Amino acid sequence: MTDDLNFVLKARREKLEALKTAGVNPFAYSYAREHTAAEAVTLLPPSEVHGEGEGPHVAVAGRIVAWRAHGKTVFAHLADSTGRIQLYFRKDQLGEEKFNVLSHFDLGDIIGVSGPLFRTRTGETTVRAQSFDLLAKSLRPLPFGKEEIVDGETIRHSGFADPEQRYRQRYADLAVHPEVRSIFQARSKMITSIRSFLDGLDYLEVETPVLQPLYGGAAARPFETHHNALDMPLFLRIADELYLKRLVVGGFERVYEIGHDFRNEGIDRTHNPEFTMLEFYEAYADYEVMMGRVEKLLVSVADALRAVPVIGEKIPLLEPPFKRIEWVPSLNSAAGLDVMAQGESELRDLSRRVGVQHPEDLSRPKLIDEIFQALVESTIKEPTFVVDYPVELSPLAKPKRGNPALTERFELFANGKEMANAFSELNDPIDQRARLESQATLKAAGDLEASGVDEDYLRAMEYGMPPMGGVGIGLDRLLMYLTDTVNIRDVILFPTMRPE
RNA sequence: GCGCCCUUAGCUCAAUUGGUUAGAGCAACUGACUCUUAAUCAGUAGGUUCUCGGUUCGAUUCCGAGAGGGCGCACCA
Repeated sequence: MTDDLNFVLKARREKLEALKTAGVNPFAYSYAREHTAAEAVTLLPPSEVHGEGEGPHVAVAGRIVAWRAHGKTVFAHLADSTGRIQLYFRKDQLGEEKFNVLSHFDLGDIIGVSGPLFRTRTGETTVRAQSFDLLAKSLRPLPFGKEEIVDGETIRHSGFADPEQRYRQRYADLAVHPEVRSIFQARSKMITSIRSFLDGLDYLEVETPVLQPLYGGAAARPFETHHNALDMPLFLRIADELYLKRLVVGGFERVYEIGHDFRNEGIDRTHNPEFTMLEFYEAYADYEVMMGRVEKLLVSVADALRAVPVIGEKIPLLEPPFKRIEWVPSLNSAAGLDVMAQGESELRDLSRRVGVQHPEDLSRPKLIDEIFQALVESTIKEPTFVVDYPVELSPLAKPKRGNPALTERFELFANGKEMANAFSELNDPIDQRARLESQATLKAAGDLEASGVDEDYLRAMEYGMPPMGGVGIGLDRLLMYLTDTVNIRDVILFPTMRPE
């Protein structure tokens, strides 16, 4: 759509001028709304039948979403955040002057209406308009589809279907699609229930830097920016981890942060360059304790979302305890051989058999991980903890007690997707320095996802870092799982797009 | 990043093998209509067919390049 005024936009500007000429302010300052649409609908007693008197007086406000003019009467529907209610305007009740103002109203205008409720012949609760105010004139037509209800199912005709325009103009998408609003109401409920769960365990919510002089805590390419006054590069964080663990050193024994991480990577239906991450760390807990926390957290989130209209029906029933499988035995049993004992060439043969692309380009740890993804992860449907990862796949986790080839790490999978990643966190500064230095070597050799040595973080750890469990959960993906959504853009209000 | 597909009126979609003036529904505009609900009826108007270039007597259609988007694969959460 261009910004040039086409005939549709011109017609609305002309109505705007006509309203001003008639003494109507097309953009009001406020409205004394007394009822939401949903409240108003419940106020008319069911005993009130068509033709018998009138119910209580209401004052509602919202957007005009349907308009049916019949000469000297008009039926319309008004929608607000709670639902819709029908309006009825009569020329003989409003007078000619006020009734004529209605001819300058359009779908999309925001109005306030007051009058008594009554029931129409077809049984619908309706406001008999005694007075009405224009609150905001709509100068650009919203892409409303017409709706009809057949056998209880809403069928929408000629709606707003172009996915590109729906993402770019989310305001219009939300305005015409109540079910899209439901997704984001569910998102808000999810965040609230997470806070309430962790606060209830005496966790402290904190905010750590988004702009960081060094990035770390994950393997990813960062966004880089520059601070003018300091004349230095800064990176947008790829994870919260290292700052949260500094806080545990400082004596905050249970901390969490909900915030955006930024990764300079491709965009597809499960990746947005900025995404919402929950991380929480608990001193004196190990990964066993954290598994219990994750279980209870997810159950409480799912319960909270079940109360959201429409969306609630989709929420899967989560029944703890979740299944637990060990990484190495589950892989060996799926492959039918001892995978960790295989040589390079046997591993590459196995990779090809299970469908891994370009196994020749992959390092040994990466190969094994790919085989695991193909044979085990992708088959997991019910929420399942995979525990005890090989140390070569888990540079940030403490070695497993009694088996230093493994680490105390778990990931939670459901529907073949990773939902959470957690460790007994490494708190040995000497071991940590060695691991960071090997990362720095990889970075110097050109690995774009490797991080550098964070001396300040090591200093913090040297003061003494209590043992702790830590968990990271990607909240966009959690919401996708809970609401059965396949595209991450459908759970992010304003997903990253190229400029129009 | 690679492959396949899409882009036509404000919205949803048509248009035969490359052929006259690119059609329809909704929305808009004019008129009729005092219980309608995809309101109905009559009429009117609305187009740089994503952009640029090429082939052709003639391009929405065929070819090339570009832009934006969707899906799949790879990487990542």
